[in-house]
Amino acid sequence: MTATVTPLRRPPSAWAACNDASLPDPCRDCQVRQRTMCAALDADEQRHVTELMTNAELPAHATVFHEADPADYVYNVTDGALKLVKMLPDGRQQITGFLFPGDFLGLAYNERYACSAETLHPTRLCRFPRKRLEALFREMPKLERRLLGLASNELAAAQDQMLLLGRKTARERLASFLLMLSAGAKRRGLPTDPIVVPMTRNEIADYLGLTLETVSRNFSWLKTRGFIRLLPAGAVRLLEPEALSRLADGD
Amino acid sequence: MTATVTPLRRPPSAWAACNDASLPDPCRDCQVRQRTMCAALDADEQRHVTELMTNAELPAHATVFHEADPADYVYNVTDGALKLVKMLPDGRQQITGFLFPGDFLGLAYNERYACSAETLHPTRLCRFPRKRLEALFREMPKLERRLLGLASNELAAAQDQMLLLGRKTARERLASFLLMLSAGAKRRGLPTDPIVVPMTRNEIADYLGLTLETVSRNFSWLKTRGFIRLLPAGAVRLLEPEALSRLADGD
DNA sequence: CGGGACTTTGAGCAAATTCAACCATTGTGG
DNA sequence: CCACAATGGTTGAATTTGCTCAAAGTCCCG
Repeated sequence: MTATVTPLRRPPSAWAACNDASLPDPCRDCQVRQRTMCAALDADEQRHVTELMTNAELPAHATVFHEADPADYVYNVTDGALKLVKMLPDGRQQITGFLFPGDFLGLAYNERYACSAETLHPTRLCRFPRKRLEALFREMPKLERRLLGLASNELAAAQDQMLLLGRKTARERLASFLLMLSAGAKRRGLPTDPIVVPMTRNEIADYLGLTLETVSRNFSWLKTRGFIRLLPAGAVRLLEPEALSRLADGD
Repeated sequence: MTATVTPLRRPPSAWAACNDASLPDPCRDCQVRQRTMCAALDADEQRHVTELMTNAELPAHATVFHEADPADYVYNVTDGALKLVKMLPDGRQQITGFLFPGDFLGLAYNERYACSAETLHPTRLCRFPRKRLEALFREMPKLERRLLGLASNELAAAQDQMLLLGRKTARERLASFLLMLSAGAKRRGLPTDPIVVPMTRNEIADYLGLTLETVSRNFSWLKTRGFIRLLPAGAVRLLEPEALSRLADGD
């Protein structure tokens, strides 16, 4: 147990600034630009936004921010996956959303974040100081327009989730979830059939308002009825998307 | 059964225009202005917004719009109460929100409304054509800023509701609901202790993801333990708000 | 004052949870 | 390289919470 003397006065931040002209523009070949708030920007506007941006790759199971922290930053996900988590004092938790490349992080706040954000995998993020980004809205109303549109979609998705949590059976919830992942993959231009399910049974349960055992049992049920096939590495083949869709709405 | 010949070519719309200079300005003594999107506007800007506004008083149990209708209008509630409803094909329904004077209606869309909106009581609404309102954003970015702020709050509230629906017990849900109503009344400058509960047990159930019997049983439980007292006309006295609050988070 | 809508309460039931055991995969250190 | 611990997943049995079905009871409102 030898104590290591660290020569650094401050621990190095994971977040690297992007306004160094000597470095290549990190937004230059951004793969997800068209699906982020940046899609609204022309080259010149993009430069202004990039100037106040920092980015980082966080390891798996890292916390980006905690529920009730001051909402000082907003983020774009460029690679990896995240979960948004709300906790009750006794430890029960609800995952309010999963985020993937191209998704925006930090719409639900009120001076303080409404939930925590944790990485599922190593994840790359672009970070923007919220106040300074909001200041840019004056010059770039398109940016604000875009965020309002994103918020609208989020709100519609939140209402779908309320219907799922309040009124669907366990089986309907899982079927809905698999279709939701498939639709998300489609939006992101990824294969929609053998979908990748990058979260544990426990995380799926915390998202669907169930226990991990109930989720597992229903995976088995879907499997034995021939609706899905479980492949290695958490991939799932949707054998009967039509039937699954009917199942999802309890029809 | 005598057929009545109606002399009208078109049925009279409930919605009255507000751009008639001969009429008194309907926004002149709006009681809820400070809590709506209009709070951001100066007198001159308000006039422009009022020009494209129509308003109406709808009777109880009227539908303002249906889920999946084209989202052509947005609304301000000036008086009364509404519910937002999502339905499953077999008739199960989830209420995703209740709206009261000062609330904005129509944030969650995606070309089409994400849910239906129905009045609980006779309700007065201001209606704005969405496209024309959005066109005004160019001249009045403050308006858009305000809506983004409202959407943020809605999103945070939606996440609270997901935690409630996914992870709270029936008792915790009802306690949370009563405190939510109390907090809403406070925001609106209304009495927070004998709160008015203007919805039926069935509507509360559809909001909390329960059955009406379970809601009723838990009202009784709270009553016999001395947490609340049920008064005439749907009023509820919160005798132990502190204890109720602890109950709401299962602590 | 009568009728319909809403509410309360009870009894039995079912879906999902809890508790528990076991299996599979992966990564680590001896 | 293999044993083994750790993590995650599956399955079973017992339990519980909330649901369904049913019967009264209450409150408005005309």
